[in-house]
Amino acid sequence: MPNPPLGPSLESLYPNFENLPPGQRRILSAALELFAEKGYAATSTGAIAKSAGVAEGLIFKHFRSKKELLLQLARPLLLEVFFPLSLRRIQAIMAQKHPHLKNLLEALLRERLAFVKQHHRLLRLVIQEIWLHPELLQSLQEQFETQLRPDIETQLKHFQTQAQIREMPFGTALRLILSALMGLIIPRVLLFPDWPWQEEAEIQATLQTLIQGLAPEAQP
Amino acid sequence: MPNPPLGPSLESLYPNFENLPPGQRRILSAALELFAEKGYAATSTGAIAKSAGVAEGLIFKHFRSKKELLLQLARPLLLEVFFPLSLRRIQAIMAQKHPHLKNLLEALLRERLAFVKQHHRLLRLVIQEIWLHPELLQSLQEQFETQLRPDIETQLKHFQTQAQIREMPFGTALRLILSALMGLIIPRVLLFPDWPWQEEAEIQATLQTLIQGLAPEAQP
Amino acid sequence: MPNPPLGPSLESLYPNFENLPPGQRRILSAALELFAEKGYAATSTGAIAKSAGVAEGLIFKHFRSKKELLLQLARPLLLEVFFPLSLRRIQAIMAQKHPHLKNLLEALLRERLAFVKQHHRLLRLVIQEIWLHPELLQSLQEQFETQLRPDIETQLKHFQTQAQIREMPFGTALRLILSALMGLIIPRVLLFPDWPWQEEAEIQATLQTLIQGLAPEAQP
Amino acid sequence: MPNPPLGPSLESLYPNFENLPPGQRRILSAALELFAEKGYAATSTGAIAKSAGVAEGLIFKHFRSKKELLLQLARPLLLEVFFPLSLRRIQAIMAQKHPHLKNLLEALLRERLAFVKQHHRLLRLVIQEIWLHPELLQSLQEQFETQLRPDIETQLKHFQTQAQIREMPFGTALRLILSALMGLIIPRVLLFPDWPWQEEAEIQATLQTLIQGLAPEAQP
DNA sequence: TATGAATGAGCTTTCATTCAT
DNA sequence: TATGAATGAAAGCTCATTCAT
Repeated sequence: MPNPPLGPSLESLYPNFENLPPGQRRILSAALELFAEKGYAATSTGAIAKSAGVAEGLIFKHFRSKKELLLQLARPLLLEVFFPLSLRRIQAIMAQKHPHLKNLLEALLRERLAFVKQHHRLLRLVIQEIWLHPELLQSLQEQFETQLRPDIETQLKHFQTQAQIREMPFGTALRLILSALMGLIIPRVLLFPDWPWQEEAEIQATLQTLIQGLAPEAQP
Repeated sequence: MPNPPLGPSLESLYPNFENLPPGQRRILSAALELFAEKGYAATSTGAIAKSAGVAEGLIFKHFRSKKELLLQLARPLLLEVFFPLSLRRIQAIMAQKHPHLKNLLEALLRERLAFVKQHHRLLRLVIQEIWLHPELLQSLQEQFETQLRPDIETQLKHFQTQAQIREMPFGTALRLILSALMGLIIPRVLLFPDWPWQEEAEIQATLQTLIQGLAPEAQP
Repeated sequence: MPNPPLGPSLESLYPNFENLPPGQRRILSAALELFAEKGYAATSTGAIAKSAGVAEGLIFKHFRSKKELLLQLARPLLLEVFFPLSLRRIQAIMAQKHPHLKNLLEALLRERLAFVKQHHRLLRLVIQEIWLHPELLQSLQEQFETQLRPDIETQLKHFQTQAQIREMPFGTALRLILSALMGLIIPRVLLFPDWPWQEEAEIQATLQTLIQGLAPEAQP
Repeated sequence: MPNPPLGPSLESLYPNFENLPPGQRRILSAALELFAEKGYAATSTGAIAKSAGVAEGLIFKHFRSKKELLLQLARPLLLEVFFPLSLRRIQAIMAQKHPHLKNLLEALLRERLAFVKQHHRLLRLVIQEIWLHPELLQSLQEQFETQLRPDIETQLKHFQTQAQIREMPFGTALRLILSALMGLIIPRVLLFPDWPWQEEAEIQATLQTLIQGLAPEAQP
């Protein structure tokens, strides 16, 4: 029983989701499911209404258009959750003094893995659509530059002065770290969630590889 | 002058592309362009026909349906090129005796980077659509298991006996290597092709990180 | 003034026709008119919508496909009306004790003639399409075998014992009777409705010919 | 073994069918088959070409349009065969002196039955399309009035003077005779060709019924 | 005689959206 | 809040027909 089930999403994203009219709630849930499964463009409002068990017209009473429905699903994830909310957790990690680089990376990896597991449907949806709406990609990037980059840069420089990371440009180090983390998260949660993953072992292997890899070259 | 232009694609993928009727050629090119830019579902056959400068009906004379057109674009990449064709080059790499793991990984990385640069439009298309057509993902996986895995496994075991890779399951090692390679290729070619990349430096940093990371733990 | 006008149809066939949404009613009427006039395959949904004064899309909201529209027109005639409904009238005829074969045949002929006059458009449609959709022909035949044949057989045997019908297989007698009846109804209503028919005289001639024809051979 | 197979058609209708170019022959055969099976409007030229094994363009080299192809199939049946040709056989029957009405009717019935068996596909086609092209119906009627009616009328009057047919309008007598003949031919050949017909018995029953039925009323 | 690429109009169907109730 | 009839544009696709070879 290696894989605990991946959790739901909307209830924890919309602060007042429980208070919404039932029709609206069912529409949001159905749309999330269908968008994530078949893509935005290939999902018709008729299919959403049928799957939600409501009349098609109701969708347009609550959301002015189909696109608006998509954005109301994606926006909380991108703007409010991806950053201000989950940021709180990441910033908490970043604010701590970590005795060793491994402590920082492990905290980061576990936090992101948990986050992605919880919101995997929404993430599938966002990842699918982000290719087609470059402005989303750019806003994501801007948010990152202003909100997260400074803290991360501080931390990395700290570990560089401690000789836990060898001399390299900040962007390169960041790319190497993100590759390693994403290289675990994406196949684990989004591509092959049904494999019998030895999750703890993969986490440890990933961390050790990253730490050894970033370390200064061994002096012979 | 950091970024040489990314090359074309179809001419080199379809062995007899030049011999196809001109209408079919233009349809394939236009569809590739539009699918990659706006996604399969959001691209109408009318738009393809207009962009190709042919009558819409001609699309359905050559390809029985819009879906069939997508598959005829993706299949060569996935089945004939991803593996049997580019495999020739990878297998050549694998067949060699590499004095050090770094030689193998460097050859691999450079080969894949060149390949992706050449076929970047098709790859965008395939990556976008693979989420929505799980049969593509599965066929990709099967091809890999039967065609590539054995050779790679042999090579990795060889370097494990040489103590260049520490003790770990094959799947884990593979995942770590692919993460690092993809972590360079994907942002470089598909996400941010217009950045001023220091490509050579990134290649070297990636390789060194990977080699150090996979090496056995240093004995204190 | 030999020919009274032939009556309408749908209102009396669909029990709740009046309660259907107006759009659906108008589509059914227009489709019946056009299918009967030009044939199913040669009638476009665009023409139906235009003639009904509704948007073309509405056809597919109410009937899932053009074929479904045809079947919803033909089915009530074939299954509910041809048999269970008009059957009530035929079974009433069959249930009576008729002093002479002529009384039975005359009642049958007048009933069927009236029925066909009322539903002549639908019948044209069904006769046209029945050649092309053999499942309709078969379902008609099955209904007949189970619902009508037994009663008819009883009646005919009764008149055979009374020496009003000579010795012959049941199927043969039935065929001869139906030929004679249809030989009046079809040209009168469907082929040449505009001729100056002497209807009453034709009815009497048909009946007498049939009765004489079925009688036992005169003994010299 | 009640049902001998129903024979082919085109070879015996087109005097020079064997001399036509092979492409044209195969197109005619395939079109006859498909038109008879699915109807004219529901059969595409693409389907005809495929079934004939020729290029679609060839159809339009030999026949200027799809409609022209239909007419070239139907016209020989209607104009050259229905009348000048099979008429020769009917006129031969009519020209003879028949000792008894039964001899005339039997000759007629057997001749028509054989004719319909041979050309059943073409007849299905003509019957299907005649509803939709009223000019065909009318031309058929005109041909009948001018070419056949006089001879038939002469014969019937002859048998009326001989007291084998009772006093009735010519049109009525004709209708009764045709009903009886068609009431055997249509179900036997066109509707239920696969039933286990006792053909000879049905022919005799039909003839006797008709003769008795047309005879003057028995004097009590 | 025969091919098959190419056309453009028209087909059935789907879609997001509106509106009276 | 919720329904469902109705809309009109556009979708994917089929069709008969033309034309260069």
